[in-house]
Amino acid sequence: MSDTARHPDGEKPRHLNFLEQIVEADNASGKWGQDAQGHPKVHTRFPPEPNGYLHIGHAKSICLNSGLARSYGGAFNLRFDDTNPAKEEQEYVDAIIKDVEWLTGGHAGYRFGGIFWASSYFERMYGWAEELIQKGLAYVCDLSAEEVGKRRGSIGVPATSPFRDRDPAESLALFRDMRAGKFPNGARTLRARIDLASPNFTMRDPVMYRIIHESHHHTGDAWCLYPMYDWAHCLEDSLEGITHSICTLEFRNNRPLYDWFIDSINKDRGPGSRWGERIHHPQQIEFARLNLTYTVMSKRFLLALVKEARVSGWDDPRMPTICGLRRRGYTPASIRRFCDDIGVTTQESTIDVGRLENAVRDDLNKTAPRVMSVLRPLKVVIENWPEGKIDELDFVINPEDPGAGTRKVTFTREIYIEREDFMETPAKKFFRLAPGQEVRLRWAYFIRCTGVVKDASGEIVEVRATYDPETRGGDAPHGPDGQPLRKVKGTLHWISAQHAIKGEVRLFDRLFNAEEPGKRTGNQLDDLNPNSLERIEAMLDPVLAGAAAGATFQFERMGYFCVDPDSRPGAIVLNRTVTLKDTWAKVGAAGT
RNA sequence: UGGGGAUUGGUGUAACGGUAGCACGACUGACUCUGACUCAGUUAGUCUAGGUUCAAAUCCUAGAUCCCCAGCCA
Repeated sequence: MSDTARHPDGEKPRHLNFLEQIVEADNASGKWGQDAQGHPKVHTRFPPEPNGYLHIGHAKSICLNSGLARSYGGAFNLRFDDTNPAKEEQEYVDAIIKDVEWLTGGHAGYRFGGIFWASSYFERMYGWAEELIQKGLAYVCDLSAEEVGKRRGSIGVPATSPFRDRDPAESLALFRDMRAGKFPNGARTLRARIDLASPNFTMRDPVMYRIIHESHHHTGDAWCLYPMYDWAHCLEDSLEGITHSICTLEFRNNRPLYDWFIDSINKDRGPGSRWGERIHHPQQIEFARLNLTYTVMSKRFLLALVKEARVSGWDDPRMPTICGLRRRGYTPASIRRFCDDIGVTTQESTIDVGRLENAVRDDLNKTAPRVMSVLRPLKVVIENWPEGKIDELDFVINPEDPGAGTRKVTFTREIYIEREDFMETPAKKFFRLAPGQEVRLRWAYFIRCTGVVKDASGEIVEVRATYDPETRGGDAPHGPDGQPLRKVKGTLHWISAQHAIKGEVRLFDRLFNAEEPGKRTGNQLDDLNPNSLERIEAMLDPVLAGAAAGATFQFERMGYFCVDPDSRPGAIVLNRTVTLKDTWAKVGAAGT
């Protein structure tokens, strides 16, 4: 028997996680029967409520559920759990569809069951509710929300309702009146008749239906009676033939209720029963939701950030939303890989956000074309380079991908280098440019610094240097033995001053300063990083001029950047997805 | 105070009574026309206390810590 599985995107074998173990055991025992092709049935779903945008935590669930379908030849449904018209909007529906399709790669690799709505099952659910009333397992309760709260009981003290022994016929009539719109919001509820004394509060006669006179984004004004999560969810799963209903840990206490509802419908059902055949009973399984350091994942908090304009929108590249990550330059494959790497268990944990960043670095390193752009320019004048002379040099587009080939870059007398690549009095181990020191300009020439020009305030405004014509292409001259005659430690990126184009670059830092936002003061806003966005004007490689929104590049030595949709002809905007790893930054920080 | 869960290196995750392994990070070093990538090495762990057993992360007992539950939210 196999004890490994494949990464969704490829190669490395890996241990089975607890969900995969369950699926394999079920497949071995034939628990769920077979699909049309004769394979053991595996059917999962992702059931968001359309009351907000999807974030990286949802990505874990999407990858998990679609990944299981992919691994075991099963199917995967996207289903909107739209049971509360007061909170849900079409805008969210549209955004969620887009994000799920983007993340899963257009449903590649598994059978996409389709897009479903809980609200399209309302009639079926209603019928089952009447059945439960007639079986004596549900009753209409006239208590107000406030009264129910008061009568909920407490630990060791049972709840009470004067209506739980109401005659089923009366309940049924009342329930039909509720549906007919004869009562205002909150006047009555339908409650399951389970156990008012249960130590598990979710079993203390939970509400199944409440009255909400409000238009629904999907069903319009067809209903004023809306099902609660517990009643609705198990039925949605059942109707769709879901086998493994995977949800987060906080629903553990709800599992007995999930099972109770299905079992109650199945009570007295079977061949020849007046109620009909038994309905499908999926298995709910809980897993630990994703937590990330320096990140807040709650929908209402993210909504507040948007509403209070602390970010530019749901897709602000600093947001942990899927659309934010997309705009930031994250690829679907990198997010999938991340979700696969962190695993899935029933123990709560917090993942270092650095792992997400590593995932996108890994992916982009293999695919992103390289470009030389200078974020914070410092002019260098090559004193022995003739005025007006132009040289065209070969530039390797992606060393990780030989197939990407080369292109030309233009070298002239005046170039820009990164300000941080020059030190007048170099620190220890600083092997970039400094007076008297020689460096390589990538793919171009060796240059040696001959001096600096300062303005009245003493600020360095220009660096003077000479180049060595023998080093054209960036190679040191070789001796007769084939060995380079000299070596330079530093290689700098650069751009011809005359050819560079100016553009806006947006540099992002973490949205929060604290590893666990809100831990200190109880208010997550207190840990909001006021400097999470920096906009600068940079000197960019001219090839960027024609780049489309969403295109991703590596700025050599500086990081990965992605063209923002705010770009206009002649006014390009780039987002820094993530920096490259920077050992020197660490050395420098340690040295100060 | 009732019920339901969870505790393995810094972090995350394997082990399913039989050698505590892997990944990430950190640290060394090699390589390098990106201080990137890549490669090699080092680092460090079973919540505690008892018990069962030839043998315990795993089984038993007691305790500790953390999380969830008293919405007409999901």
